[in-house]
Amino acid sequence: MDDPSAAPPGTDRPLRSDARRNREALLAAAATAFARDGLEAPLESIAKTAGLAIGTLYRHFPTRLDLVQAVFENKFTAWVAAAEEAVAADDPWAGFARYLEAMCELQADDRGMNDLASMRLPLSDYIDEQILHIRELARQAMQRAQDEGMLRADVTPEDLAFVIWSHSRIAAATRDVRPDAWRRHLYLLLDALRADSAHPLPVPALSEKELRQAMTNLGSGTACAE
Amino acid sequence: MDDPSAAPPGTDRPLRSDARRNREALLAAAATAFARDGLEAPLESIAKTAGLAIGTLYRHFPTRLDLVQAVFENKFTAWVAAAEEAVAADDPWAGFARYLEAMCELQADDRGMNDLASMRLPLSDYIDEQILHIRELARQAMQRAQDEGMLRADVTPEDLAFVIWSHSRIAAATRDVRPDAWRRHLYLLLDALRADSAHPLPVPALSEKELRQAMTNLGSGTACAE
DNA sequence: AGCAAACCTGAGGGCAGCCTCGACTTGATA
DNA sequence: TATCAAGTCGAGGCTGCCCTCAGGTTTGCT
Repeated sequence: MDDPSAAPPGTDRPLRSDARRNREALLAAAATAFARDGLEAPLESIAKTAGLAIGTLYRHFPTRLDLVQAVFENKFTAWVAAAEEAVAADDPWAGFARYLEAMCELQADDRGMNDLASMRLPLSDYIDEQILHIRELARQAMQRAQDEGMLRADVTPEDLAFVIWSHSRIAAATRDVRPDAWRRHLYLLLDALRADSAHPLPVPALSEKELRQAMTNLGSGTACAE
Repeated sequence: MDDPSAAPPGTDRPLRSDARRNREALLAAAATAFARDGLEAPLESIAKTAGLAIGTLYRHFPTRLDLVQAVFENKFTAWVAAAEEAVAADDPWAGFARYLEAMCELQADDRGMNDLASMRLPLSDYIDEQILHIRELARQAMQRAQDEGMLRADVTPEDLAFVIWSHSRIAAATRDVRPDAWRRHLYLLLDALRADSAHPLPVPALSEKELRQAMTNLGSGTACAE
């Protein structure tokens, strides 16, 4: 899974053994907490869960965002993989639909992932790259499904934000009651996206810029320094 | 001797003039704050906006819920009216669709209304009645549209929660960027609800009980005594 | 004018979460 | 084994919000 040796070249000297152990404990506790409570889970309770003092958490992760970053750094691979499958699928529509379902699964299982997907946070370049990559793949998957005539022609990649946002709320509401209820909503939405059910839409899609702004607005609850 | 304003037990005696004025100021400030920031807007800032001390707010409205109740008591009439129009419409599908749009409009204009619609709060009997009334009307409107064959047969009144929930997040995200962007999502969803675009749904609708629970879960952020 | 009840005020005590900092431990290295 | 930088600890200050209450003010009434 994770390489215990320091990842970035040059910058960091190796951690002391106890420090490395503690760092792992913090990451594990944070992963659990973020998954259950979202990215705003109290840091003090994360430290306590890890059996450490709050000061230690801050030593390892000076800001909440540093911790978020470290926890989710490697969790994007599944998302990228899903997007790659979509583009590679024989059946473009099926590939696209399967991609949306996989994406929603990732978010349904992890409130933190959900938060991450629905709002723009100032994260590491590495994660930003992955997100850009995912976007490009999704764009291609949509294009293929549109060329084939299955996906309605009047939706744009920015409209995928609707899927993410609506899923985020529905998953939050139903998680404890019927963990798979969101699938019903997603399948409804898929019916809406089929070309043969298309009726004119009343307003144009969000522009890329508007989308970015919208995601930033959502994130105003969480910290965002820098 | 017998003044009609003399306090009969059970009903509250009339407010002193300054108290009535202050009460109005509080309601106005609260309406603005709830609309802009949702039901969790800080009470202290509401009092300050009204030009009053926090203690005065608490005198008039001992709990946040009392204030919420008073602010929204009469704002449900528009919602009820929209539902009634739906049932009375000549064209059942058009009536139903128009109802959803009106409902979303109400929520898009007021974050507080949005919160109220998407989570179950312990409010006054009067409001509860109105909500029940709305539900019954919505059920009828759906039934009519289904009988007519326009609304797909496999959706239930509980599925309307999906509309509310997804709208709530999308409206929140786009409010400041493109206040009408939610219309695009709603029209997509309407396409999903048309009978002629129906494909099988993977999981059954929420039961009434599950729905109630789900709305309660969402509300855990806000206070809910009793 | 004088009075009592109704009303208003805002300082203050709680609580939860954030974050810092100086005193204390501990692992690695010579 | 001695040394000390690296690491850990947690009390405590800060903020924002909640809510209360003792004391001062206003209103309506006679």
